[in-house]
Amino acid sequence: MRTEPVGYYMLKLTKKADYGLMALKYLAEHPETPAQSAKDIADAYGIPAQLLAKILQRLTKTGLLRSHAGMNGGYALSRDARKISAFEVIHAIDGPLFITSCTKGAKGCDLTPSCTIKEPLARVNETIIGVLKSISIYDLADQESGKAAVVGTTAVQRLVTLNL
Amino acid sequence: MRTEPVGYYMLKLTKKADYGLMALKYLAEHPETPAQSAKDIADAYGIPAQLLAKILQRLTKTGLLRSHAGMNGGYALSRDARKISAFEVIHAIDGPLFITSCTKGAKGCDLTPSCTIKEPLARVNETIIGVLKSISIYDLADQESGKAAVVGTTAVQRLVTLNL
DNA sequence: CAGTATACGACCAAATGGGTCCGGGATTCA
DNA sequence: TGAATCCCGGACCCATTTGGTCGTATACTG
Ligand code: FES
Ligand code: FES
Repeated sequence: MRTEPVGYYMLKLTKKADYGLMALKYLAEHPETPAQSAKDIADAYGIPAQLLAKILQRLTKTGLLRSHAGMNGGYALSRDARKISAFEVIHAIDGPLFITSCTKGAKGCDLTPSCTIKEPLARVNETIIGVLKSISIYDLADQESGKAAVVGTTAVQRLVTLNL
Repeated sequence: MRTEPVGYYMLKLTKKADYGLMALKYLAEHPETPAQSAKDIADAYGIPAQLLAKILQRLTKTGLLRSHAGMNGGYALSRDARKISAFEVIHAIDGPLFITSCTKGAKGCDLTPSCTIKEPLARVNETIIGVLKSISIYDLADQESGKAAVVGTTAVQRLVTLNL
């Protein structure tokens, strides 16, 4: 649990979701081109092409992307980058998220009745989802040189003020 | 990834952290007794005793609990339940949390330089941590019959209004 | 038809997580 | 002094989840 490699874990989104966000951001930053192939995007970031391909396929199936086979084909955002939230991306790739190990939706865990912690934590979960929903791909893409504070009226800005 | 078992995952805290929170809540609800043994708490919730033991040991090492060996020994909160945040508990058990798969603290992942997503997500992470910090063990414990709305000025209350 | 790209399922290896076992040390009480 | 409790902590195990590969089928372009 703490074998002293480094130490991070917890609340982390999967690498796949990370890759997905990176790809969407990339697409948002290249609106001029009609489509970008999976390989192009993968090469741009140095991530495994085949893996990214499957991720993009999933994003296509959920309607966030539109794909086009054949030469000069590839993927393109299905709508404005401002209208795609980080939540949608993560949800599409990693599935519905819930902060407690056991969900209440279906079967839950065996000791669900005795666990009284779950309920209040659900509220935390809602908050997190709300934050993720308030961030759009556009927000991730536009800050040019990493100067995050300049953004203006985007959700990222809202986040800072919200941060207690 | 979506083999259609049910679907939850993501952003979930580990069961160990869940157990830890449950135990702390339990202790907060029994202030009269000087100490509760690991086994007692484990039995109360039906969770594996040996596992909970190790969790409590860790919480002790980080200073959230005080332990006492020997007969009628056990664990007790080291300070007021109001002064112990959910964040501290989770952090103690699961280690430092970071939303991206790769931390920036130590080595990070190999493609850290090319990944531009990480930075904005770090802000989301800060927000989440803030929320977790604003919740105390006391908040988890006191709402008697699950009527969360009654709480008053606690952090849980704040959360609801905060939730956008 | 040749070439490029997506679609998708099977498969695999490593990491993580939940959980157990067991041999110590304290501490209390008879 | 010892027996009964109880904490401490490392070694280990197993199931699941991840990250990642491969191969093949399909679709589109020219
Ligand atoms: S809900 Fe399963 S342990 Fe809390
Ligand atoms: S930081 Fe490693 S992939 Fe984004």
